[in-house]
Amino acid sequence: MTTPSDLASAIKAARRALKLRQAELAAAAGVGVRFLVELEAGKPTAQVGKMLAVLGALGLDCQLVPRSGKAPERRSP
Amino acid sequence: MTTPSDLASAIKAARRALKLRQAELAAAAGVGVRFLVELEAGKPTAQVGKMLAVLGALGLDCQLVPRSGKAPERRSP
DNA sequence: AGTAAAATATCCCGGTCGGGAATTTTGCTA
DNA sequence: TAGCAAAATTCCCGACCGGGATATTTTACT
Repeated sequence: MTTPSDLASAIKAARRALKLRQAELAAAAGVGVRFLVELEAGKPTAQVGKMLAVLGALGLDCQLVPRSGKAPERRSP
Repeated sequence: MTTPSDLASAIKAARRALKLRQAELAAAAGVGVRFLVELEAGKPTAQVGKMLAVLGALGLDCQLVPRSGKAPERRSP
């Protein structure tokens, strides 16, 4: 879960696993359908709070773990 | 990691553990200092992409895990 | 193949982000 | 304890993004 696209795929997969439609999940999470569409499309400018609300509605929780190759990514390596 | 505030504390703690200043982390992540300040303050409207960039600069990765009490949170239970 | 439902893109306004300077807070030392 | 230096937070303004409702395209099922 490193990029917005990764997050997007994971969310979409989780929603499908629960057999929820976008409108249903959006309503359950208290966000608009458009937001969910863009979130699942990997838009990097989605708001964190609403993203977490969606995860909550999916029954998911977010954990921070050290990276595999654990060297912090610098801006211009 | 359920609310923006949780995320905020975790990020702040991680930054301190690495003995990085806000300006340094912001530069490494390619975001503005003000963004980092607000992110660490738990602002729910921060953008996901930049938040992930910060995590990357901290050497952290985000994992989605089923919730403890795993029933999906509905909007108005 | 046809139709109905679902997913995606568009319109406009309010809100957020970025950069630099000033102000407050933190923490360290004499 | 007092005092200073570094760090963190706040402020202002221009440009771009998020949100609801509608229109259009894509998907799925009979």
